[in-house]
Amino acid sequence: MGTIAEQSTALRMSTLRLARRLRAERVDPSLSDGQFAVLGWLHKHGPLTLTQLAEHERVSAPSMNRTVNCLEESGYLVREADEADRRRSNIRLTGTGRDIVTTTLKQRDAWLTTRLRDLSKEDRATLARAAELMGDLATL
Amino acid sequence: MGTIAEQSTALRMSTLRLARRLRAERVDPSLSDGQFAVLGWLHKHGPLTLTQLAEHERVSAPSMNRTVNCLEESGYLVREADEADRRRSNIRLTGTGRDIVTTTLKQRDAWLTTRLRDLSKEDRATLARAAELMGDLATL
DNA sequence: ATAACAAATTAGCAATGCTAAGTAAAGCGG
DNA sequence: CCGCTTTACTTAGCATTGCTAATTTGTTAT
Repeated sequence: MGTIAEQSTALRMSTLRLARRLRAERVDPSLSDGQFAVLGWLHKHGPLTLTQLAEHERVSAPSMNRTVNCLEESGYLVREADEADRRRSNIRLTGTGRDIVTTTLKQRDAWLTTRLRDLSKEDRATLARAAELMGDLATL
Repeated sequence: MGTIAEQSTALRMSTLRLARRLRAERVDPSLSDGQFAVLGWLHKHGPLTLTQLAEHERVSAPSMNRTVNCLEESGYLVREADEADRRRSNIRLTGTGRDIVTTTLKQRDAWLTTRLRDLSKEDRATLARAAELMGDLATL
């Protein structure tokens, strides 16, 4: 099974490769991964400021600004001036934005789902447990 | 344990999150992720052609060409004309290239290694097996 | 009132993915 | 042997997405 260091390297490389594969497999070609992540987060947590979004996605404010601009032009979200602090704007999903999130979520993992179906029950269980462990690792 | 679709979503999110985390945790600033992956693969599998490298890393030939150019300029690898087929060149690590792989491998996953050390033997085994499965998924 | 700070934005750079098109070599049917 | 197709690699140029630096505008503290 190898040393812990070897396991690390193997896990790291597999994770990065699979991540690339998943990114390549996205359904809606008009919406990048980062863009969809923003819509999904807004859908789950309601209106947020630019800085809050940037912090959660671990990108710089200018990067997030560009992403939000793009999504605003596409009509998926709007900026609303914050009454309490007029430097800020609260970014909120439009109806169209909510729609795209709910419909995309269903199709999003179609590719991966068909792969998992081809695996044995045991292998699926391994991956399911690994997903939990990896989630924990990422939060640390 | 959930449906297969739920497992897909969970695995997908964990993979992408962990990938982001791993990328953020990179030690060596002089060598990008993609560049190091190429060196590591060559170290493990010996000389390969450009097309073979591109296929394994799932990038286009021109992308891999640029990466290889960069690594060649840095002196980490060389192109050797293939005697049997002179369209090809066999790409092989130099001594410096081998050195950077072996020394970097130790530090590269330091973050992940310390996390894995905190896990139980069973959880580590799960992740090790998952790494194999994920590698296979990515190649499909 | 004014200095310091904070949020959002704009401008511009770097890395890294791609496709399209070009070159050189190999393989093949006549 | 000749010309056509395919293959391997390369070059050129574009799109995306990350960044830092600097600007604008608004808030807060002295």
